[in-house]
Amino acid sequence: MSTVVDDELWSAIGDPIRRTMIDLLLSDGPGTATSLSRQLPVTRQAVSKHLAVLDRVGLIHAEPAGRERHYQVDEAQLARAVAQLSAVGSTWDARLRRIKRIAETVERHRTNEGS
Amino acid sequence: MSTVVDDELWSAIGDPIRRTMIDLLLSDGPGTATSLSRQLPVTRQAVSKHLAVLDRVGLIHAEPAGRERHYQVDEAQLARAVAQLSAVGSTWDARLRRIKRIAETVERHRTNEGS
DNA sequence: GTTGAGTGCAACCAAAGGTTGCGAAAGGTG
DNA sequence: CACCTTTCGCAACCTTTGGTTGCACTCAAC
Repeated sequence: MSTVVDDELWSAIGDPIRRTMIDLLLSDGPGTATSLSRQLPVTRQAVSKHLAVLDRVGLIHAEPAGRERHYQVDEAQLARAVAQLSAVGSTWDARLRRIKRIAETVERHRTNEGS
Repeated sequence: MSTVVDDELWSAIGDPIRRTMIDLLLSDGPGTATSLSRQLPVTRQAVSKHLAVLDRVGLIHAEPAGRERHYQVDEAQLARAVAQLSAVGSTWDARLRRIKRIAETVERHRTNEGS
């Protein structure tokens, strides 16, 4: 059975620019498209598109303030995303461990019978 | 400071089809482009391209067998990828926790002084 | 009012994921 | 051997996505 994950959430945090944006919003607090673009290697418009994607999947939400739009991380949603990350990680981890154990078992059998 | 991760590894496992492919290779053992495409909603050629991507970043490696090419997961590399996943997850988790703690502290102050 | 910073929208470009079509190599069978 | 089937790789093409430039709009401040 394949791992059950929300593909939209995954693809949202799969992009390196978007991951950095989340990092920035977490470490520096709420920011705007312009303020984020100053710390990123892409234009404001590109940042704006990424913000739209993150907003659409609910990882961040905007708060209009005068002529600016302040974006900030939705903690509950990010927590959900982190949970999915670690879920996939631990699934693979468990399978790797199982494969290793089987390999060792086979090795043991081979050694015993090969004498 | 932004989280330090190998962007190539991330984008490799960021694709839902590629994640499923890794799942299949882990659960069913080595497979070919054709055998994988039978269990996936895309054509053999698409699977072949994904296999090339995963091969390029080292998550899997091919073993020619007659007219077939058997692909299997490189356990060490996948373990590295899993480590990076959990690293990002725990970084965000820690920041969420810190934000929550600060929020609670502020709340405590507000309540005390607001009496 | 005029000026300037911040935004949104539209057009355009390049890369990535996906498809179809075809030709080549390896295995099975008459 | 000849034939047929399976698997594969390559090339052409389409669509989506990330990125850019250019322009018009809004709101705050002078």
